[in-house]
Amino acid sequence: MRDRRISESTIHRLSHYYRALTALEREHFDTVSSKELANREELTPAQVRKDLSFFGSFGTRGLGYPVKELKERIARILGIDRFWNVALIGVGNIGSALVSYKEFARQGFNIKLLFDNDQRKIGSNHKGITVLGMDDLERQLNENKIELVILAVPASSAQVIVDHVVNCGIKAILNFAPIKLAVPDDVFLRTENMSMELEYLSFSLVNNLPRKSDRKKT
Amino acid sequence: MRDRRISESTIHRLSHYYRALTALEREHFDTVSSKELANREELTPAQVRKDLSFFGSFGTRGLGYPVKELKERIARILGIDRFWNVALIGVGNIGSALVSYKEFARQGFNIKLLFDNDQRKIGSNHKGITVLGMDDLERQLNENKIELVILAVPASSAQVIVDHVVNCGIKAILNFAPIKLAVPDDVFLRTENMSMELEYLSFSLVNNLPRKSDRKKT
DNA sequence: CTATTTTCGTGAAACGTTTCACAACTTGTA
DNA sequence: TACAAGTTGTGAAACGTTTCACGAAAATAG
Ligand SMILES: NC(=O)c1ccc[n+]([C@@H]2O[C@H](COP(=O)([O-])OP(=O)(O)OC[C@H]3O[C@@H](n4cnc5c(N)ncnc54)[C@H](O)[C@@H]3O)[C@@H](O)[C@H]2O)c1
Ligand SMILES: NC(=O)c1ccc[n+]([C@@H]2O[C@H](COP(=O)([O-])OP(=O)(O)OC[C@H]3O[C@@H](n4cnc5c(N)ncnc54)[C@H](O)[C@@H]3O)[C@@H](O)[C@H]2O)c1
Repeated sequence: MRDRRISESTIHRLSHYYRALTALEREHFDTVSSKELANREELTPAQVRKDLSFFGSFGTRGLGYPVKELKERIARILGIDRFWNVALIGVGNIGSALVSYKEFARQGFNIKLLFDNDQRKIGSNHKGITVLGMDDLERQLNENKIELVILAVPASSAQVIVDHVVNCGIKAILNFAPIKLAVPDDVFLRTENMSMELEYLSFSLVNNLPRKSDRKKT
Repeated sequence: MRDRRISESTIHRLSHYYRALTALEREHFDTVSSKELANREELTPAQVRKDLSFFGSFGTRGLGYPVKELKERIARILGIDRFWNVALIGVGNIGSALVSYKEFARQGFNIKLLFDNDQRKIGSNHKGITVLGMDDLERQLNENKIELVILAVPASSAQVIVDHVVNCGIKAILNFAPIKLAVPDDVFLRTENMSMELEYLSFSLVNNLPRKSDRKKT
């Protein structure tokens, strides 16, 4: 690990490599070349090698990368070689969908607590988890060692709740409200904005934006 | 409109400007400077000006940009100055959440048709829309002039369905299955991958990745 | 009317990311 | 052992995006 400051795109590609390696492992490959890995996720071999080289030297010249080992290394780099305790705030449409999504747990993201401020929802059960009220937030987050919070509340309440959550010491938040949220510099915030993706598609359609269709040489 | 080839980041920022301009309009601002617009979405004034300059010259020196007019211009650029007929395939956890989300309709994305292959779901009603079976797909997409399809089916079925949808002439797809999908070059595909965002947060936590905290000079 | 202030629009510079290209090393073959 | 084929790791080049810096234009004050 020579350099600090890894780009966002590199991290996202690590997720892609991880996914491809999971498939390769299932298919009983022992090793994989940067070329094969690249093809599976529509990237270039050079990019694969450059990305991985930021974190060390995992491959063997003439042979490629060891699938199992590289997968484990990437899991460690991404921090998904362990469990994360997650709380979800806002058990509405999208919140309920997220709780029911088993893939998160399989990836190590364990939704352990649910919160809402709607009296009709507090006390109700979702996938075996009881919805808690907001007044219990700080104690529950601490007692359950929650490290990551998913926010699925209306945009109008999002900032107030983020402030509260940050105050409880949470350092990572995944937000679904389509609004700019302010957080201190030591808190990591990602916002998932689906409307923006629809708008991107809309733009593409009306502008007939040409895709980079240059197939890489095989 | 001098140049072709607008970057993905610029388009995404247009969505941000649009959101900020909507707020500014509500707050009765007539004009807005690139500085104010930048502050509202955590960007820089130079970026705002450069982005907008790709599409024309909308501002007045010494004064700023006319809020209402700029908002309309951006809507037109993004193609959200009109309605889009949307079909959603896969009325499961996330699919149901998306149908119930009123904001999409407000943005001009009208979910008009729902499809599923589960007999128990076909014929059922979601927000006033009857779930259709997959055999009806092509005729229904054509008759209802659907231009955009949202895919919320399991990853294992996603490619088959995409092929089917593409065959029906659809040119824009928003996919929620965490898998690489192949589409022809003239079809626009965006994939929403929430696990990747969680993994990004996980990476940030374990690496304590420093945020670019450099507040722009006021 | 002139000076001062504000802010846009944009070429050029700075910076960041991707791609290229090749030395270095491994494997396999004879 | 020698050689051919395959593939990594990485500086350097190419390319793309963001930031800077300033001329031009409009507004405002005196
Ligand atoms: N539904 C979707 O498909 C979708 C898509 C994209 C974005 N979003 C965004 O996700 C967020 C949630 O959307 P939704 O459709 O699930 O809305 P929803 O109204 O169904 O759910 C919101 C939930 O948050 C709870 N809540 C409200 N204020 C709260 C507070 N102060 N403290 C705790 N809980 C509170 C409500 O009781 C409700 O259960 C919104 O910001 C929305 O814009 C939703
Ligand atoms: N639920 C979430 O929060 C969440 C989060 C991220 C990603 N995703 C992804 O979204 C997709 C849907 O997830 P979900 O949780 O809603 O799953 P789900 O099983 O609840 O829903 C999938 C729906 O698709 C339908 N379906 C299956 N095969 C089909 C086919 N061949 N043709 C038509 N319909 C078919 C099923 O009947 C079901 O109604 C998955 O790819 C999942 O990985 C879901």
